[in-house]
Amino acid sequence: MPELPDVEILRQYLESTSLHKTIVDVDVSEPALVEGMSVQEFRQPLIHERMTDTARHGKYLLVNLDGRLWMVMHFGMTGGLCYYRRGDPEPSRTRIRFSFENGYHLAYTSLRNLGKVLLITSPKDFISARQLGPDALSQHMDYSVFRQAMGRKKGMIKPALMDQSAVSGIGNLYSDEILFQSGVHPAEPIHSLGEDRLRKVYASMKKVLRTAVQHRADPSLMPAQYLLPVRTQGGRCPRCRSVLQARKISGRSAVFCPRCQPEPVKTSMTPERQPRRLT
DNA sequence: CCTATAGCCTGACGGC
DNA sequence: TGCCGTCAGGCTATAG
Repeated sequence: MPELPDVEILRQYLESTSLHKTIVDVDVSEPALVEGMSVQEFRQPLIHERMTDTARHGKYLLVNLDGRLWMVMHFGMTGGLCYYRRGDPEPSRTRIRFSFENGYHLAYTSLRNLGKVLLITSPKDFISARQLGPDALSQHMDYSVFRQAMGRKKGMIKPALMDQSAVSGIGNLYSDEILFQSGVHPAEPIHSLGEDRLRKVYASMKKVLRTAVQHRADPSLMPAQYLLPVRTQGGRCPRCRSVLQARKISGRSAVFCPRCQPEPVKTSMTPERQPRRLT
């Protein structure tokens, strides 16, 4: 679930449920989720504080606590949030529970425990220490920044889009959707794309991510002509009805339309004939 | 330097 | 039904 659009929805959710309420308790039932500090060191600074603001960078949700303290949440493959009233049944797979003075809880849930939570004092320092590239939807990520980020990479376009140090926020599902909307095969080498198709990928990236956020990152609400709702075994291309193809590309399952996203032709070019590197 | 692979963790699913 | 392998939308450490 949690790629950029999903995390943005989680951010909005936390923002609309949990701000400005004093935290009276923090219960961690899965200590491995807390990064770089003990459970006590994580809990203690949060108690009696209030969440006052939120931000997001790529797949990271940042929560400001009154002063200079920030809590970072990462959701791994299976994380989520659930705000619920005390006494109501606890959401399944609740790993961390924030209790507010108003009698409500915010649960950080995770099936596979692949996420992380931690405390930091500077989002800026955190982002640079983690070597995260600009957020895919940020103003700063304009075409020239995108082209530069992609130009520095070698290999195929799909893993490049998913490289958080190049562009932050795109995962397996949305990389497939972006490439489908671009008509570009996921295994296409970046340096054979050329300017116009790279521009197309960039435009699709912005469009797909914005559209996904507008539709609450819910595949079933996505517009027709989107891959996400039919991205299953035996699914058919929403555009040409071809049977979708699945293949492992650099370790991840890629799904694409063999007709709308034609396989790049492998040519054995001499170095001099290769397209000039994008810079 | 780069890219590709294995591993982390838990659960769901399909085949035998 | 039960067991096993495979796979799953994350990242990281290590090997090549």
